[in-house]
Amino acid sequence: MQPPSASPFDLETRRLTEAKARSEAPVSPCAACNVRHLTVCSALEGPELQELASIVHNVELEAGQPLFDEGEPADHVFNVTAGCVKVYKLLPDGRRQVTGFLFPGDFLGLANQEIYAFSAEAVSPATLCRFQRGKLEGAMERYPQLEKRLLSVASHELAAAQEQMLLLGRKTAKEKIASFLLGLSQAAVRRGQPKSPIRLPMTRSDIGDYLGLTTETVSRVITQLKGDGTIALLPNGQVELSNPEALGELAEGF
Amino acid sequence: MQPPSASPFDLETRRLTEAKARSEAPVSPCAACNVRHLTVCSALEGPELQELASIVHNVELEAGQPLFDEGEPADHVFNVTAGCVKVYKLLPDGRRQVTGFLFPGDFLGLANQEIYAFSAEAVSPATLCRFQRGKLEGAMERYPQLEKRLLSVASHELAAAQEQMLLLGRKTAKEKIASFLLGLSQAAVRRGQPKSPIRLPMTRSDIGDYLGLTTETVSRVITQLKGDGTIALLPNGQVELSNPEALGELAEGF
DNA sequence: GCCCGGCATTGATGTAGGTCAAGGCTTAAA
DNA sequence: TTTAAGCCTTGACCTACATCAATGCCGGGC
Repeated sequence: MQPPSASPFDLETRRLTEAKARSEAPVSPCAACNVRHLTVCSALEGPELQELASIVHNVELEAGQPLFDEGEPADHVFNVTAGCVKVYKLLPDGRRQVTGFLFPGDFLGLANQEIYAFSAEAVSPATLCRFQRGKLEGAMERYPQLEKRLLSVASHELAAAQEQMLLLGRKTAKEKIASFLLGLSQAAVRRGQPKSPIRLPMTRSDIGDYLGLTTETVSRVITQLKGDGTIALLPNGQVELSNPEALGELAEGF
Repeated sequence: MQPPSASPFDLETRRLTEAKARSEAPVSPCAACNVRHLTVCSALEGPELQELASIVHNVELEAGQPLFDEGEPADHVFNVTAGCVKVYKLLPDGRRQVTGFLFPGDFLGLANQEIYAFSAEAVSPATLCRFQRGKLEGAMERYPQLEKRLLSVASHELAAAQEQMLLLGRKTAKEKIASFLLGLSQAAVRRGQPKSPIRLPMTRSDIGDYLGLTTETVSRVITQLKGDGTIALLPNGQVELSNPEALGELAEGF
């Protein structure tokens, strides 16, 4: 329940350290949470928040570390508080579809089935708040505004999922990449970061698996957009959206 | 709030007639609803159900008739009670992604934004229950089990959306068609219908727009599966799943 | 029963993006 | 500073599916 969404990525290490320090302190962590305003937790205040804090556990993941796998008993739900987590499904032969990248403030584990319908793994070093599903459900029982908030989150995710289906089914590679970059930029803005440059903590292969493309195609299209002057690649995997208007038109398929 | 999910399609006309008759009767329609056990409405009983009935309106659509368009104010939510409705998004140049086909019992309009994020249109003659969003929200306020039920519906839809992303992003044309046919069959079973033969009330073009394929490819793959002996085409747009096991293996990508 | 319009099928051909195969960077450890 | 391990990029080639173009079929109106 700790770290900030804050500024670019060079601060990541410092933030993780701060997170650790804070999680060892006995004070109610949720009240001090830097991303609470972005999360479902913002539905609660004061003593209710205190109660929420009493059932939360902190989880820290290194880059590449799995959080859970599809098919496991879905005992917990999570809130990302720092870093980036990817969520994906696999076919038996290894083909992979990344269904989302999660950033600080994002809720993870919505799916009131007994088992997880997807796998989750850290893309960059990440921290999350973990709740036992049953305890959270108990809290929802007592605080309907929490349930309402969760329904709102689910609705938005559903709308995003439909947008992604449009992308996967009907957009060209170039349109997909443009949509992806703009989407990351908009998500960054929601977290209070600048809309450009954005960070790409995930690999080309992750991006490809998110957009229904191969690594090579992702790479080629990025090179092409760079050639266009639409984007520029900066060190540390940052991308400057030099011409967001052009990117927008591309994304919408004009 | 009327007609049944019932048997194949030759009964459609009769059912629509029954629906009309019933909607003119003054008795609480919800209590008599044949698909209530499939819907969010099943969360309510007795007087609560009566209250629900007092805010519901019946909508009848002919095949091809639009229910609402993306971007319109989202004033209502719906429950499909008979027939088939498709939900889709468009790109400016007309490319279309069908994000779902809805059957009796399915809820439509989840998306607590002010405007619809997608369009909806009848595929076959259809009837729906219409609720004013505000009134339903009021009912949710009073009956938390209704909200809980809606959250459950949203969670399941989210899981289905992720499955569809896997399909769109990573499956071959043959795998897509196999998954689609099996999915329709499973949906029919949920409605108490036989798992085979299934009805395809939608056109090849609708199917293509749902699976990220063209009409021609859909047609070719269906011809191929027919040649395989995996399926058989019956009159009236019915499809017999002659070899569901083979279809299942195809769908999972083995 | 015949005609018509929309859908479905089938064939020929084109192409976006996949596959295979080298290199080239970048980061990090030694 | 060198080395190594992953990524990323680039090029040559290939293929699944799209596109373009007839033709066939079926159900509804007359």
